[in-house]
Amino acid sequence: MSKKCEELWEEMRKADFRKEGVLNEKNLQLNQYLKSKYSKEYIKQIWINNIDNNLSILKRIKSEGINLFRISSNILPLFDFNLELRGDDDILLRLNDIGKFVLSNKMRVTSHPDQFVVLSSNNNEVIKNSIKILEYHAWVFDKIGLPENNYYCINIHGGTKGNSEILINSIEMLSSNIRNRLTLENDERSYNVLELKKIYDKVNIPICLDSHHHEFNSGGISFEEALEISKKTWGDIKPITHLSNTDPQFINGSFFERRKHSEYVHYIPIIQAEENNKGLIDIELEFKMKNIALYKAVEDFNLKL
DNA sequence: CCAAGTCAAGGTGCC
DNA sequence: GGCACCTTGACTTGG
Repeated sequence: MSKKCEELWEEMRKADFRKEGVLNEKNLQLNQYLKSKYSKEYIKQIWINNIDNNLSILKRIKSEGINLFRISSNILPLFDFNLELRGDDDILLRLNDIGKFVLSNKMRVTSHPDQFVVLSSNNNEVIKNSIKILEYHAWVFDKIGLPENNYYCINIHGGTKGNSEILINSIEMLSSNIRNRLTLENDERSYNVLELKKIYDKVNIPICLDSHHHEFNSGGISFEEALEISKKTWGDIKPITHLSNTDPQFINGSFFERRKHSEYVHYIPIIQAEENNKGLIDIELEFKMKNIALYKAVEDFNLKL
């Protein structure tokens, strides 16, 4: 590892690193909330802390030459239960500060709502809740001031296997501030790129190609073919691809072991690196060492940011 | 104080 | 049928 990575890693290990607000997002728990353990003011302070924290991370990575950032889904915990805070100027102005910074610095912000978003569920209540979670993400993007397009995407998975029809119906019900930002990512089990392409043909949702997932669920096509197909679904917007690796110690391991993300980048499909370096696609890294993994990949693979 | 357990939420498939 | 996994963990509880 290079000196720069060593230094950053050392910095991350320092106890006072957390206090600098770099990785200091706070969470709230529903059962604690229901037991009235949190005052309104406390929740507001958590929201403010998290917004400021996301902005400080944005400023930091910008100074390090990184322009792409996945904003935390946890930025406003217990969003559903705090309607009145959504009109609070202290919250709204801070969200807008993020937008001003992102847009003036030409950064790209995305989000990845968690696994509970299943628009293709057999259970209608699950779909309703999924839409609620998406509305929350879109609300945050709206208040930040991000335009309604896939450059600032809200990325989810297809959900329940074989339920493309339900997925399409749910997507058609979405409000435009969600739908115009939505992307669908191929996964290891339920929806591969070919299946997502069929959904794209119906409802025009771009495909976010994950090279690691494609290894598990390729539908019989090569990564190069999958990349060609997914790129064409993005129109004028620069496509986003995901990169993660199996940890080398688990190369011959069980499915679960192989699926786990490694700490650092060990390999990148050649075409993915080439197209990234030509500025044709973006790569979002999903590695345990996060931005440190990125700096190391820049050195190891001559990756351009 | 530290380690382990828990957390609102779904779906999957290995074991 | 239980469990881990997905996720840029954080907090609470038990010892």
